[in-house]
Amino acid sequence: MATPSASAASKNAVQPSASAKRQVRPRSERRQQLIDATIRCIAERGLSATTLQQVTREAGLSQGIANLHFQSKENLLAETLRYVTAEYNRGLLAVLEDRAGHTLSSMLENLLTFQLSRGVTQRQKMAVWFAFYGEAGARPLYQHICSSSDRLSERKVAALFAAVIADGQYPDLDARQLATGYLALIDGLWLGLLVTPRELNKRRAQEVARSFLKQTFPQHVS
Amino acid sequence: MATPSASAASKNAVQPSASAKRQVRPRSERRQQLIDATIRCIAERGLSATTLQQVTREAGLSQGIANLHFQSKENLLAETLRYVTAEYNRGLLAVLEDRAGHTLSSMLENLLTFQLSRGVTQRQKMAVWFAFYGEAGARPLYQHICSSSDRLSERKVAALFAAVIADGQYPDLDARQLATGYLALIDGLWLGLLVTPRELNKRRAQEVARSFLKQTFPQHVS
DNA sequence: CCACCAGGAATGAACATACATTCATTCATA
DNA sequence: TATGAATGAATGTATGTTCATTCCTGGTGG
Repeated sequence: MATPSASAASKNAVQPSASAKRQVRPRSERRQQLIDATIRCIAERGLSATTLQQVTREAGLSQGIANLHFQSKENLLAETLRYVTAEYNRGLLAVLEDRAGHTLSSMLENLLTFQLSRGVTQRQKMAVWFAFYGEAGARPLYQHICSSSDRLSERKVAALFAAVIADGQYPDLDARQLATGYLALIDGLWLGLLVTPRELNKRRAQEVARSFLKQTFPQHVS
Repeated sequence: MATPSASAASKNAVQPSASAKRQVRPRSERRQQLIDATIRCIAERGLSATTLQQVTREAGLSQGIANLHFQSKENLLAETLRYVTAEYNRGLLAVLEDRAGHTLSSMLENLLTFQLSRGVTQRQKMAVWFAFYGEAGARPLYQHICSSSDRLSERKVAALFAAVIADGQYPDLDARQLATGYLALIDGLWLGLLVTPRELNKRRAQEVARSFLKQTFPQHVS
């Protein structure tokens, strides 16, 4: 993926044996480093088993550094959710707002391809996403972050669908309702990829999502 | 809902002031009482904030009782997930296997109605469901319980869809793929009901799901 | 160009708290 | 009265947070 976190996450533990010299780095870099470590911890151990000790060890830093840069664990977790959410939204907007040289057909295809791309569907990201969704029912802050993101997606996808409906002169189609359904379908497929990877792989998920679009917009999806 | 837990969950805290006399009750009853309390705790505070102290207090019982009947907290949580899952599957099978006096049309309608019924979509149940789903990525046991349940649903729904496809002579429809898509859609709608209740209510979720079925099986869904 | 210094980033031991689990004791019931 | 379900105080461990200390770094004066 074209995200900074993906590359940063791949390798960051300090030198195995050497007694990693103390380094001074800019605040923003340290924050990102800790967020990346948090993502890895949540993916590997789950949200409820993620401790600051594990996060800081994973980042190759000292115990107290998380509180230094994020004040509290709660805040680090919220910022991690914000980061993952923002990263996804950035990708989604890039796909949906780049209308230059794209037909409505190809935009639908790009949307689907992005949402089931390697970067978005990697276990790490999905695990974090759903870990927070699972707690969102009881945590107003998580709920707020997640629902803001959902609203944005829905608005943007509905706008694309509205354009497709106008272009194809489909009768009786409600763009907002279709967007709700399509995005729910994608959420459900992500959940399936995470929880039942044996039963559902990325290719099959794409087929399922494409069938939905094809059935809905037969003139625009092959 | 016709579930024992629903009624048991509604009222169970011991008398507010009186020093609730010690009572001896059968093992199965105590276990259910603790599972119900666990469900309420998870819904109210989230999985990661649920402690045995809160569960036992919610149940109106003493500290050590959870370990007495479930050996460990981990086991209590797993049994709670199993219970919620089994309860849902029981309801689903009741709908899908009662073919007497039902047309395929009405069975599709019953399926949809059940999946978005009050009992299934009450916040308590959905919160528990997704709390465990969120952790499932990192916990093999949770993953196993969830995926077993998913497989069962998918098999049963695919069987119904296959019958509908045969009956309607729909061309080129793949029952298994449609079942995957429909169930993913339902999962996504549940998630929406839980996380963005402001944006998505039960009625709208039903409309969305019905549109999917109508589009897929136009002869069988009005 | 170098030596030195002040600021603050980073550390990690120490602390208080919260938690799951244990078990000696109590007491309802058969 | 004997049994074992239920209790709740006690225990040890794990965890988030604090903060005195360390030492890297960029700027200043010689």
